[in-house]
Amino acid sequence: MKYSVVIVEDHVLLSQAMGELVDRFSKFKVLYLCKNGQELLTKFKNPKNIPDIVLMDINMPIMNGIETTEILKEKYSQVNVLALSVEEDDKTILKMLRAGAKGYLLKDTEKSILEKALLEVQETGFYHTKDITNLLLDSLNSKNKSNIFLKDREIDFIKHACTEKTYKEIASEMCLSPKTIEGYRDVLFEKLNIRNRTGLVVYAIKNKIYIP
Amino acid sequence: MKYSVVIVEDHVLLSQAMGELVDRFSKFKVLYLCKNGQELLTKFKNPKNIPDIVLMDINMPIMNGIETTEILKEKYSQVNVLALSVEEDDKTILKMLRAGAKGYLLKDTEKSILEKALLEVQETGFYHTKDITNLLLDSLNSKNKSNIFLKDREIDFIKHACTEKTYKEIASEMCLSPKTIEGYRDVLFEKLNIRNRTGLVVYAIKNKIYIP
DNA sequence: ATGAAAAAAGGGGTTTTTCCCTATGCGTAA
DNA sequence: TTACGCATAGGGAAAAACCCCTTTTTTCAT
Repeated sequence: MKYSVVIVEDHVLLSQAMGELVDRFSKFKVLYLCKNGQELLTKFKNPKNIPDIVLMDINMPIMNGIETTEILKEKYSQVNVLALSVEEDDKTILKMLRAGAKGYLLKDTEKSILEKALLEVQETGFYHTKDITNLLLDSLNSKNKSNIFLKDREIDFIKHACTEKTYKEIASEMCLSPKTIEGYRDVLFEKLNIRNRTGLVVYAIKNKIYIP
Repeated sequence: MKYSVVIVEDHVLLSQAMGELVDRFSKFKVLYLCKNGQELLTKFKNPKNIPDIVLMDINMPIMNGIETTEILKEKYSQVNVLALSVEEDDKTILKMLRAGAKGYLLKDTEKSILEKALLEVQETGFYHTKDITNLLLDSLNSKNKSNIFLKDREIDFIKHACTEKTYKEIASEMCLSPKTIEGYRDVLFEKLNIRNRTGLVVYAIKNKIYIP
């Protein structure tokens, strides 16, 4: 008896290629391919379409891998999610693991490793490389730089600060006194260890608070 | 006789999966896989390693697809390059085509299309979908927004402007008078239709002049 | 070599940003 | 109740950014 696998991945060629790869593994068979999380959940309405393992990409339109994994954890917890990274940063990986992924394959994974990972996820409930384990330890252990908590109002302000508006204009759009805005700004400069608006803009874009 | 294909792609899993896919096409066989352009050029030193077609990713470390394709056009013009997009914008596609790629496969390509594309590239010298053709027409036809030509010195300045340095500091780093720097800035504000440094930073990042 | 164009630099003024310090109202935990 | 934290907001001043317009220097084609 083979374990069933569903691949959720918006890149069609990669998806089909992965499909053929997995289908050749002796212990696995591909049930079907999906282009995004929404498609997957629709499929799941028929219990016959619920596989043992979901091989999940993260960057997808409509419903991304993180959201989808969260829903699977809630509603279909018997399904094991194995995340597949194309080009992700540490924060995204951590989000994906927190969402309930049982393993995370980086872009330098060999196909033999993929087979091993699928097997381990199915039989032991998890698979993690040293890289990922180290990342997890780092994130737990240290009061990681990213212990920076930004309040909603601050994030709001940052988004405005990435436009060409003056602080006065931002104040009026946020229905606050210009002096309050200056307060937000000063607090952020302090928190983020920056000296001027340019630094703030770069920070915002780097951390995906503002997407240009 | 089968046509030989080499896959240049830093994502190992995708590379291997694509390899198996191509190997199953009746008229093609995979010679070997490469992780980047440098590896490919090293391989090419032995003439036996020169294939009919190179299936080329763009985003790669060490030597990316565009640079590599340019070199192939010069030194190994008999080799046909078929570009494979994972997540690219119009400008990158155009650069790749200008570099000499004979075709460009978008992320929504089916495997049957891949086979067709490989065949057409080999037998007619090019393969382009409607999407790409339209893109080409657009770029030729219109005095596209991106008729904005930035001089080297301006680009230099923009990179500095994305840091937290003051204009005075930038001037001293570029060995120019602060007043000259102000001149650059004013010209750019005019050219790019922006009003302040924030706009400049966002423009720079959006257009990959400055990568945060 | 010379005149036009482009690059570099300056003068001077307004607006915005940045910085530091203080003050008020409001909820809530000791 | 008191006291503390927190969001909001203000005053004042120096620095930087922005804007317009002129001058000098360099470059380059004819």
